[in-house]
Amino acid sequence: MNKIRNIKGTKDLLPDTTFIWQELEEKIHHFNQQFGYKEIRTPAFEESDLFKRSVGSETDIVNKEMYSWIDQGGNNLTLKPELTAPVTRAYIQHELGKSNPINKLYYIDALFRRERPQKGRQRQFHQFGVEVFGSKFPEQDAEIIIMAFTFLQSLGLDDISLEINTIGSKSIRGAYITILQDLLNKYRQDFSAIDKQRLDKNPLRLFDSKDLKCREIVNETAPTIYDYISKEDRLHFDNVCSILNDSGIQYTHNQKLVRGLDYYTRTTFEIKSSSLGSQDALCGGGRYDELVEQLGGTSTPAVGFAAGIERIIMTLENQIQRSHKSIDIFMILISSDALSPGMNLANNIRNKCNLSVITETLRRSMRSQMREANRLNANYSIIIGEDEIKSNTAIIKNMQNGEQINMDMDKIINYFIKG
RNA sequence: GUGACUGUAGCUCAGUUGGUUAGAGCACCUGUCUGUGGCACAGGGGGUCGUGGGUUCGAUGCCCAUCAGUCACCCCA
Repeated sequence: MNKIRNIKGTKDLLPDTTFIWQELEEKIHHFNQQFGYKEIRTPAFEESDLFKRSVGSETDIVNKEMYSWIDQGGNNLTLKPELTAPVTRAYIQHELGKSNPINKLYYIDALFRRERPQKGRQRQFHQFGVEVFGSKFPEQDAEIIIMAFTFLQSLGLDDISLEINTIGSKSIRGAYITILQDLLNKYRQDFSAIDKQRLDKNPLRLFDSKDLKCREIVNETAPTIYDYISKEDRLHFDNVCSILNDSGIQYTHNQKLVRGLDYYTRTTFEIKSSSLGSQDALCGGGRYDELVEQLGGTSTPAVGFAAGIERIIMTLENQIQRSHKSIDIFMILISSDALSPGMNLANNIRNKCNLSVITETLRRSMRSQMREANRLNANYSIIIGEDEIKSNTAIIKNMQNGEQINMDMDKIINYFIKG
């Protein structure tokens, strides 16, 4: 019989790495609470239409990467490939805007995209992010950009860089794309097959083509979107920049920064790490002022970002030292008569002293149990064998200095309370 | 979806110009130590050399296919 394996592009997090996740998740909760953001959790799957209408039916995510299926009731469902759309859906559905003019939300969640796995890319992966509904003002853009950047900095990541851009409103972007296509069509024969596809489907991507010649043509002949956006858009962007300037955070205005999802308007940004390889974006986000209305809510400005947890952990990996977590007490039980008294004692210590206690369940030799206590880095071991049962005592051994004392059972709790 | 590279013990990897019982280090188990860890020493378990086919007297090694992994493209966190 062949063994069943995990699905391609998914990962088991084994006990020797989960502590990293736990620590990072705690930091994310703490950090967001410091900014007054509240956690939101949405279901693992949604109606497929939600993503078609928000992310964009022409995007790769929707076209070829979604895990979709028809369920037994005939509904077309999809495992969420991103989180802005579900959170926006929840915001609209529960009328969060009615009870509060501004909603500052954050999440930590698993996402699913059927892509070919590679470094920094999986089919199930995790993101944390924030979404803010209600403020159209540049200080809100700046707040979340500062949040994203300072959080990553606080983790000790040094090789990170922040790029920001503005892409105007959706209608302006549409007009700009048409201009771009008309202009660049003249050079079509000079483009590679991939870039020809881009020209038709997503000409903004031509700005960061891997093909040097293509990049050269585009850079020399094409105007950037900054030349086309409205006065208001430009003012908004300038205000975001000036707040960032005052905050002291280093950034670059990358006029070619493009985001792949349809719903973005005005501000977009990305944080990259140079230590990641080809998939170097740790965090991406921007403003999406038109999405709420587009999904059937009353027009509400919004802005948010998402950061890849696996990618963050990867960049962290060099500096993580496998902290050998210690336990407080290992309970060595030698005779079968010792099992019940030992387990009861262990429970008492857990409850009354708030210590971690592991009890032997393998009936190993004393020597093996001692080794186990040592391997687990126990501060103390408590030994109960036949002699101790007879005299209603236990041996308490300090594993650091090897000293041990014989103690009456009913005094042990007190001993550990005093600590 | 396309391309390149890689698959030998739980992990990291040697190895055979095709030759009979396939190795090391770490980890694990036991003993030296009859109820006491770390150190040391001695021993032990664990592999149909990814899977299937072909060539050959003989394949872990060569050929083909297949699966899996890794990295890159596309795209994205």
